[in-house]
Amino acid sequence: MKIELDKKQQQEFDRQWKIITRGAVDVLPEDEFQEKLAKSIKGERGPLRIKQGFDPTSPDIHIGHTVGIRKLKQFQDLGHKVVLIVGDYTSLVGDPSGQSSTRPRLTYEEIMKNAKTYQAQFFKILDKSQTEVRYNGEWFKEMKFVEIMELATKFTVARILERDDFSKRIKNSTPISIHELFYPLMQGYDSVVIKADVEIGATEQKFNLLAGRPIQEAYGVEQQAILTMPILVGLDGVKKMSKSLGNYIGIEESPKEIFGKAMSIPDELIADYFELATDATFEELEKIKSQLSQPDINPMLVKKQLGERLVDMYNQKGSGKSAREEFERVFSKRQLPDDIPEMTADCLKKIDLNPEKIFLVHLITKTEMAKSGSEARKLIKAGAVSINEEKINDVEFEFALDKEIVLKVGKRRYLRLTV
RNA sequence: GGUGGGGUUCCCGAGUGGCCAAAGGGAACAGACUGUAAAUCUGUCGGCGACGCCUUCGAAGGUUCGAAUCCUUCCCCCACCA
Repeated sequence: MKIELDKKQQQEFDRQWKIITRGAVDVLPEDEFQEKLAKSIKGERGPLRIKQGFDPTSPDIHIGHTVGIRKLKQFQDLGHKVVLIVGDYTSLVGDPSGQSSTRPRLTYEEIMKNAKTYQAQFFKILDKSQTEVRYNGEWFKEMKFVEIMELATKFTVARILERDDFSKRIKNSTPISIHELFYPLMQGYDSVVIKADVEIGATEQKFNLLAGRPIQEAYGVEQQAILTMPILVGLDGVKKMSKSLGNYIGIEESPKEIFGKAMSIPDELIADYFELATDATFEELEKIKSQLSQPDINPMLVKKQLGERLVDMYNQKGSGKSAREEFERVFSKRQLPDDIPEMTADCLKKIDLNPEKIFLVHLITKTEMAKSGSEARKLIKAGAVSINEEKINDVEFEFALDKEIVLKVGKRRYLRLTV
C-alpha cells in the first residue's frame, strides 16, 4: 500500500480492515480498497461511500437480505456513509443474476409499495442518520435515448455474455431478452451517480458489482472497490433463501415463527446462520463451531440458541427466551400453545356453520385450516386431525358444539371452539 | 422470411382416439420414528357432503358416441437454414 500511516492510524486501519473483511468472500481489488480506507483514516478524504442496491421485488426483508445489511451496519459503526439504492427502475428490468429464465416484471405500483415497506425494515438494522436512500428512478426517469445509447457504448456484449448465468442460458437455449443485458449497465450507472467508493452485494452479484468499475471510469468517476458476502441458504438447506421459494425467515415475523423456522433448518446450516445472520462475536462463533463438532452435544441445543438470538434481534429483549419456552412447551412436552385462536358458536354461524351439527370437513376449510375440502379430507385420512387430543379418522365426522373443544390440524394449526 | 420440432397437472417428464384427473421422478403436505434436523418407511398430492359428479393437458373452433391424443386457425418457444 502506498499510503503511509502513523502507528495510531495503522492500528485503526487494522481494526477496521478486520471488521470489514469478516465473513466476506471477495474483496476486490484489495489494494485499491485498502488505499481508499487508508486515505479516509488519514483524513485525506471523508468517510467512504458504501453502496448497496435493493430491488424491492417482494414486500418483506428476510434474514438472507440482512447478511448485506448487517455488513453495511458495520461500515456505519466504523463511521462510513451508507448509500442504499432502491432499484425502482432496475426492478422494472429484473436482475438476471443467477436466473435461469427471464424474471416476471412487476408493475411500478407494486415496486413502489414494496419499496416503502423495505425502508422501514432497513432501519431496524441500520442507523437512519448515517444512511442516504436514493431511488434510481431519480436519474433513469430523466434519461434521454441518446444518453442511454451513450451508456450502452461503455460495455460490450462479449463481456456481458461471459457471465455464467447467461452462458448457461444460451447453452440451454433459454431465451435472454435484450433488456436483461441492461441490468449491469444500470447498476453500474448508479455507482457513477452516487460516486460509490465501495459496493457490496451477495456473491452472485459479483459480475454486476464489477461492471460498475469500467462504467465509473468511462464517466470520469473514481472506480469502486467491491465486497461480496455469501448467500444464505434457505430453510430447505438447498436453495438460496427467498420469499418466492417460501424458505425464508422474515424479520417482521412473530417470535414464534422465527424460532420455529430456525428450529427447522438442517443442522449443517447452524454455523452459517450464526455467522451470517446474527451478531455473534468471533469468539462466540468459535465456541459454537466447537460445540457442533462434539458428538455428545445435541445440535438441537445449539439451534435453540440460534432461534433465541434471531428472535431477540428483531423483537423486544427477552422475547427469544419466551419463544423458546413456548416452543418447548408445545413441541417437546406436547402441551397446548398459549395463544390458540378462539371461536365462539356465534362466530361459527357467521361463517355459515351450524353449531348444532358441525361437519368437520367444512369446519376445517371455512376456518382456513386447510385450503380445500379435499385437503381437509386428506388430512383426516392421514390421521392429522384431532379434537381434544383424540384422532378423528372419519371423513364424514359431524358433531354438536356442546362443550369447549380444541381442534388440531397437522403439527401446528390449532383452534379453540367455545360454546 | 423458410423448413422441421414443441407447448401436459407446482417443476421435470411420459402419454398420440376410449382402460386418463393423466405413468415416473422431484417438490410439497401428512403419519410413524425423532430433535418442527437428517435419513428411512407409509400415505396423499385439481375441485365437490364425494364408490359418483364437475373442471383441467398453450387459445379458440371443428370431426367423433367419445379427444391431452385427429383437423382448422391463432399465440408462444426451440433447432437448422437465410
